[in-house]
Amino acid sequence: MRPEARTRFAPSPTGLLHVGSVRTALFNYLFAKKNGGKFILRIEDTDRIRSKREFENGIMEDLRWLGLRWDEGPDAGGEKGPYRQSERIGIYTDTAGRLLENGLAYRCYCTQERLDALKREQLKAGSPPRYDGKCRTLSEKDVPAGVTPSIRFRVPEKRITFDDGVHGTLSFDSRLFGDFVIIGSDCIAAYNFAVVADDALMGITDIIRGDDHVSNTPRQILLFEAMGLRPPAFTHIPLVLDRDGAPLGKRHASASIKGLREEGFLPGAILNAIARLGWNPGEGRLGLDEMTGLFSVKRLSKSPSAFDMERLKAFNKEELARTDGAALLELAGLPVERGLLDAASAVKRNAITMKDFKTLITPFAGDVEISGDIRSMLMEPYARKVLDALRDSVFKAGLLDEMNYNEIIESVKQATGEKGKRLYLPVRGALTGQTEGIELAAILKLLGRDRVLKRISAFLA
RNA sequence: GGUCCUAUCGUCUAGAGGCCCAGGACGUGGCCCUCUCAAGGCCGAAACACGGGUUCGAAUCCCGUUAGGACCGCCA
Repeated sequence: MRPEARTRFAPSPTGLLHVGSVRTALFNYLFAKKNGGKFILRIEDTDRIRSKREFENGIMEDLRWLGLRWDEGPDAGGEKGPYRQSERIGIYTDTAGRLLENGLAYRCYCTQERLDALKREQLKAGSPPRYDGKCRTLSEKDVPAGVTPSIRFRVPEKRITFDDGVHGTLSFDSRLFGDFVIIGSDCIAAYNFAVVADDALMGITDIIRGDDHVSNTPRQILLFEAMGLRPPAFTHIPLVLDRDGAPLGKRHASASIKGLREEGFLPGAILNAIARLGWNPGEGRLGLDEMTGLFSVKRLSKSPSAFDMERLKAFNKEELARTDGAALLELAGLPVERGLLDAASAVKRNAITMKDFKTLITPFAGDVEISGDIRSMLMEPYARKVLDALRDSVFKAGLLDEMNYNEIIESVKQATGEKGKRLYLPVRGALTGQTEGIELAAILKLLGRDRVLKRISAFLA
């Protein structure tokens, strides 16, 4: 029987979570859920200088906000913890120690200077830069005193072939890379080593990660083999690019989840936009559970894709339209009241982001503030005439509803002789303080007779 | 420099040798509707990187070229 699927998302807390990493997280999450397995969050904070706890918290907050819940992680706990690499240093040392005992790794006393010089020469000679194995056969008596060694993995010469979930069979020659460091002279585990030790010990069965790790994979497979373990299944997904075709990095603030949230994008929309980068689950908005049902590595694309803001906007518009008024009011931090509920439902179709929604609902949520531009427009004689006529008309009308909106506007038209923008804009401006928004008939109705009269009067007084 | 990956409309993609003079979605242009912004309706422009093979037949398979990218660290 196939063991329970275990996938992991392993960000380093050195910046904000961006759409590229979220896609990786999403696919790992979907794969785990699809196969009834566990999704694990592991924090790769071995880089003490760049790693910050606030970034770690931010990443978890973003993940939770998006609805990507992990089964095991730094806060959630789990049997295979700890889930922060900084708390697993002993594990790496032990693992490396075992490799050392078996002769699968050795201590290297080479200085940084020698290594740098070696690399320079090799590059100059046009050969691939790699360690020459100087300390491979160092005998006890040749060990220099007072030097803290690094530990290098003794790379066996062989061809490494593995089956990648999206790329198919991939093959590498281990002679292309020299004996690489697994524990630095600062006693900190190197990336490739820590990852393998963790994936092995955490029982990760399937690794889904970016294409940029393809060339790390043969090294990692060698490490798994050295530990006497069967490597997990690897799936490398193409990188996400920005509009200019450059890989999406941490510098792109606009592509950070935090940034998108602040811009007023909803989790469902972001998830849908991201899911379609290299995956085609068909048209239409999908929930996480639906995505889970549809997910298949076989449907993943081989070529890189670009994150498209316009697409996100389209999804967000759809998301807003399908979210009910009460939920939107809550999101906007507004009281869920009857009057506002109707306004929320009326207004949401006109909004792309929550920012828009907040702007559009403002006229119904409290007193309007009239900006200078609109104020001066309202001071024009024609505008005052229109407002004056509107006040009379509304005053005479009973309740305001869509049936008598036409009559009211018609009578204002008659009384003033104005039409088009000169007729409608003063009305919209005085009632909402805005020059665009939902249709006027709805505005009159939602505002109600009293508020309409009050707002007009404020200008005529 | 070496190894490896990738290549269909502006973008995301459908396409597993004939169903494709390439389909959909977002965006975009025009028209209708209209007080505005949207929404909605209708119509349109828009792509198989290039060159060679293989085949009766190629977007699809093979090779090369070009272009982009990743990796080659005591960074992750």
